Amino acid sequence: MADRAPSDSPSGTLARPRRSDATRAAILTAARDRFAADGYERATIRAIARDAGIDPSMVMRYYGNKEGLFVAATEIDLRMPDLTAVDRDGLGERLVRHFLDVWEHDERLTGMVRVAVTVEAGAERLRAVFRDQLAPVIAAVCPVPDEAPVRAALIGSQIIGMAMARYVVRIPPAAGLGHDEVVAWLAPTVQRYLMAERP
Amino acid sequence: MADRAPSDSPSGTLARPRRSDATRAAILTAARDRFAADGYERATIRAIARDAGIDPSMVMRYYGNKEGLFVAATEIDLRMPDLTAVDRDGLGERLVRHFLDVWEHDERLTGMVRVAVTVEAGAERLRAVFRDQLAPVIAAVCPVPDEAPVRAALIGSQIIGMAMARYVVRIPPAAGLGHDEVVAWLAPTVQRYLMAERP
DNA sequence: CTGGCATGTCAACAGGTGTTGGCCTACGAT
DNA sequence: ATCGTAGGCCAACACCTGTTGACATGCCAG
Repeated sequence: MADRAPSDSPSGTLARPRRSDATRAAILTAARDRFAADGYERATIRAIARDAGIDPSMVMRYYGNKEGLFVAATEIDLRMPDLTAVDRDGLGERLVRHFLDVWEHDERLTGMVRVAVTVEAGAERLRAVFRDQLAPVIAAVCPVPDEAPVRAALIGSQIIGMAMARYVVRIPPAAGLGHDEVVAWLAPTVQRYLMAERP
Repeated sequence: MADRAPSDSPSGTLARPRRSDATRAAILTAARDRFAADGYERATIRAIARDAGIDPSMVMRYYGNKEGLFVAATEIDLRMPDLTAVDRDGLGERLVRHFLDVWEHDERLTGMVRVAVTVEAGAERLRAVFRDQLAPVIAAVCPVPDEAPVRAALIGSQIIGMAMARYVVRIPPAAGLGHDEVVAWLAPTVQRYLMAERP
């Protein structure tokens, strides 16, 4: 029972900075790296603490338990662009290029996939990203907004599948493709999932 | 140093049946279930042994160590059909329907994906399936056989992505689709990855 | 200056892990 | 009938896990 009140944003809206913010940030950074690299089980609290240069018990103090740390460390922001300003025929390409870009600049995504497969809290995270970040953007440009969840799921399935092939499992032919090749192959798929009338 | 010689096929080519074949089979069955349900780390040898109704040390005796057990328990057979006998325009549908069927009748596939994401031996397994089972069948019907690995990787990315969405992460809109709907959406994609000329 | 509290360390707990070696049992070839 | 050996169980090892509580320290408000 120490400081349970301000457990949300590290440097949040109006909360004045705490003396421990640097430590909290170090923990989160280390946790992100470990979760992404090793998955949930193998990313031990001790290893994370060691990376952050502090004692394991600090992790417990600030994040309650391992799952709390995981939740705090893996807030995902897909940084979805505004698609309503994009040429209708270029949506597929725009989306694929965006995902390639995001994926290679934020190792959290690979970590999220790794964890989503293993532990329920991770799966829920991934479902939430689909529901709250991907689907709404799709709905904004989708001919029939009601179909947005299904279309988002289809698009997501192709994106996650390619991410698995390239970044997680590293299947050679997929990992070896250049950005433009991936875009050339996947863009028409995404475009169809987005715009084609329901088959 | 007990019986290291016949460590291969449980009831192999010409090896006479061993008295322990039933036990070995029980271990493998239990291991498959646990690996598929829990992933590599959470599937403990003790739990597998309990399911199989034997002592944990038997697992070690017969399969050396946990990774050996994993390798033995997760031999994947995609049961790929002969595509050369299929109508050229129906290849996409044939493939998607086949994968849906295989996936829902063999929980090992979900297990393999779960493990491939976590431990290197699992990833290698998945790569081998792509290389040895998927790519050759693709090569047999692909206009330019040299492109088979890339095309197989593309097809596999969409298949694995949909499997992730439906069976692993269980994203509601994807998991709720009927077989025919999945086929209707994915078949054109696979058909294009298979047949369309390189973009 | 001083007391309170956040920050941080240390050491330990209780439980679970993969793995090992010793021992008993009973089958099957001789 | 006998004896080697494969099959099986038991108990333990050494280690690692998440988690906890007691104790030191130093900042900052009063």
